[in-house]
Amino acid sequence: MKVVNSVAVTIKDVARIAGVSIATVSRVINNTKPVNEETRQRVMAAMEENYFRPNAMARGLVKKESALIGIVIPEFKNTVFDDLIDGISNTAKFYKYDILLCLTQGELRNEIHYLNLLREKQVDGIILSSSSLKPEHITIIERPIIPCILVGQTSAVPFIPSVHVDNFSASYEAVITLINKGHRKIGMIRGPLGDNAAGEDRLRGYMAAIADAGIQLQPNWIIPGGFSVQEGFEAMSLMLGTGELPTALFVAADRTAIGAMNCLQEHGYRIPEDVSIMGFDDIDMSSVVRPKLSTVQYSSYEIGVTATRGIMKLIRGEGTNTQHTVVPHRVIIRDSIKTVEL
Amino acid sequence: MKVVNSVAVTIKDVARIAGVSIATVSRVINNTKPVNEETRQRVMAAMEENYFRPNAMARGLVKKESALIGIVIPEFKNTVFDDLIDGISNTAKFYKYDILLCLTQGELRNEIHYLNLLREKQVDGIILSSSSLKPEHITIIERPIIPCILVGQTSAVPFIPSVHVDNFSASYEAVITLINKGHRKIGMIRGPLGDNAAGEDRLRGYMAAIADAGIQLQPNWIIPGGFSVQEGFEAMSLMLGTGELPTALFVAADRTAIGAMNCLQEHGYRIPEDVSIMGFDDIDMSSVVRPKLSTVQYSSYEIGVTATRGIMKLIRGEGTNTQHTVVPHRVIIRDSIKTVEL
DNA sequence: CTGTTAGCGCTTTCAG
DNA sequence: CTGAAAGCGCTAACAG
Repeated sequence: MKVVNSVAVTIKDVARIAGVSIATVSRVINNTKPVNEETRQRVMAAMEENYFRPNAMARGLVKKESALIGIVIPEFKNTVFDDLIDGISNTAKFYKYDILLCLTQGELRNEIHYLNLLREKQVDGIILSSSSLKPEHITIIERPIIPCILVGQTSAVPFIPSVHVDNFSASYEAVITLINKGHRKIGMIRGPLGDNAAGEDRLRGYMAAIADAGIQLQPNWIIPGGFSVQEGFEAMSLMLGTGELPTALFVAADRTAIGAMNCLQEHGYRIPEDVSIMGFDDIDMSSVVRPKLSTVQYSSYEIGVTATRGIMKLIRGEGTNTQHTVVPHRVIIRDSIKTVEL
Repeated sequence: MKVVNSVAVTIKDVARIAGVSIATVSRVINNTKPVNEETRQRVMAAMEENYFRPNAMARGLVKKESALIGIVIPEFKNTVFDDLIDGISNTAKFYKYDILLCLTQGELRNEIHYLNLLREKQVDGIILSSSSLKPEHITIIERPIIPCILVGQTSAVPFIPSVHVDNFSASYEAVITLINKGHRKIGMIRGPLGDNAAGEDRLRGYMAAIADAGIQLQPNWIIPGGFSVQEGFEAMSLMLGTGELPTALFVAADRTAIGAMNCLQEHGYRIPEDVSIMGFDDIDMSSVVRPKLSTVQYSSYEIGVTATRGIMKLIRGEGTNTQHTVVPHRVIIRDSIKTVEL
């Protein structure tokens, strides 16, 4: 006994076919109350034979939960996000949650658009990657409040925890590494202004290390960059036009660093003989390019996992007391750095 | 006059506040029937002041549509998927659709799991990237039928259209290019068995080109590879252990090609002087590595856009008569290929 | 152990 | 132009 094929079979159909009430069907679906074994079998059979699948919207409507978490990220070109999503996806799957993906190109307008949309779709939680939290974000998230975790940088909002690498310390250590290798002329290609992590924290780490080593800061050795290979290339071109080159360069993102390396090489400079390069992120490409790029390593995958676990706690009202979770990092020395004789 | 902040405001609240019926509120939300301008203003005000957002689950339940499309892909490590998603995301946004993302690691079990889940979530359509369509997939998709488009390879199922590059012809042309450059000893690192596109079609293209050029096929020059840099490295190591090397190598995926290049270089071989390399995909990395990789270029972004448009047509019952859409490709010669004197 | 019933928030006839 | 009411598919009391 089957049902027509053109329209989805509902709990009602199953009930009729199995000769029970819809409540009973609901009980066997959710295992929520004891059901006579023989009845259960009959219901199960009816469900399988008719390819019954519960309607998540109907269920969600009454249970007031969607088993959906929203992810708001700028893009994928930066492979850091690939790992992040991967971590989120795997963890979410474990909790039987699904992912609603929103790509914003880093534009506030899009972020707001998607945040509103996620609200409408009734997601149970949101993992947000934004270059900086603005009042516009908060307004949407707080009424009524929806569990939200910021990834990639520190959040200053009380009810929005964050998961990120310690951008300041990591950058500090990266530059100190360069200093310990004998470098004194150290430039930086920093991230875009307005990006708290790559633009601000990493720059501050660089400046602190320079200062602590008693080195005079050279403002014209700090060049703005972005996140792409192309922007790295351009930033480097810019620096090449301004006179004396530093002996080492700290670049706020690996892709940018690789672009800078390409630019240097095309202009006949050798790495690391003429210029040493230190990146940040340890993306796949970094150990593939030649020379292999030295960089700051951390796990975006782990950020994804941690953020997702945090969201689950928030959803279950277990409230993360750990407002900010910092994932470990380490400086990796590969072939792009040489030691300078002092 | 506002409503408590701890729970979402509903159409009912808005109606009460604006002093109208919920039907009227619904009408102004959806612009579905004329409403007195003054009334409309009052309703709009009530909605804005109370941050009203329609509940998509409730709406979806009655309208029997979710404004959601599901994407099922293996992973992101292959940056081809980044562009794909990007294309899908942008196009979906245009149609006011959202994306439910499912990562399968290429495992059939996961694909089935997610396909079922997407069904439950009532997605209006599915964009699927699977190494090959199996009966298990079909069963889920066909009862009742849900709009689905396969990306990356040809579909043999009547009600599942596909969008992809012509893997056979593109590979054929790539190898012919090598032949035209004077190469006669041409090996291949192919994709994994069971992958129709990279594993089968691209291999057939290679073999056809070899055959058409009257070259004797050397089975031991065809090595299995995967999609990762690592697998390319290993495949190349394998080939290095088997005696004479071909003068040119066609590799079914750029990442694999890059791994192979690294392996060759580490063993002291020069590219392209000792071995010429031709890849497939034209990922970002390909023009970043040195030597720049020659490859087959096509737009995954365009595949995403086309597939999404197709899904929208399917959803609207406009039925795509174009069962298979092929996106253009072209062979790009960069620095990894040298011309052999005949 | 099982059935009846009241909604979840919204759209959509059907009257008025 | 507007309101009342039915119902989308499902869960969760509440009786029995």
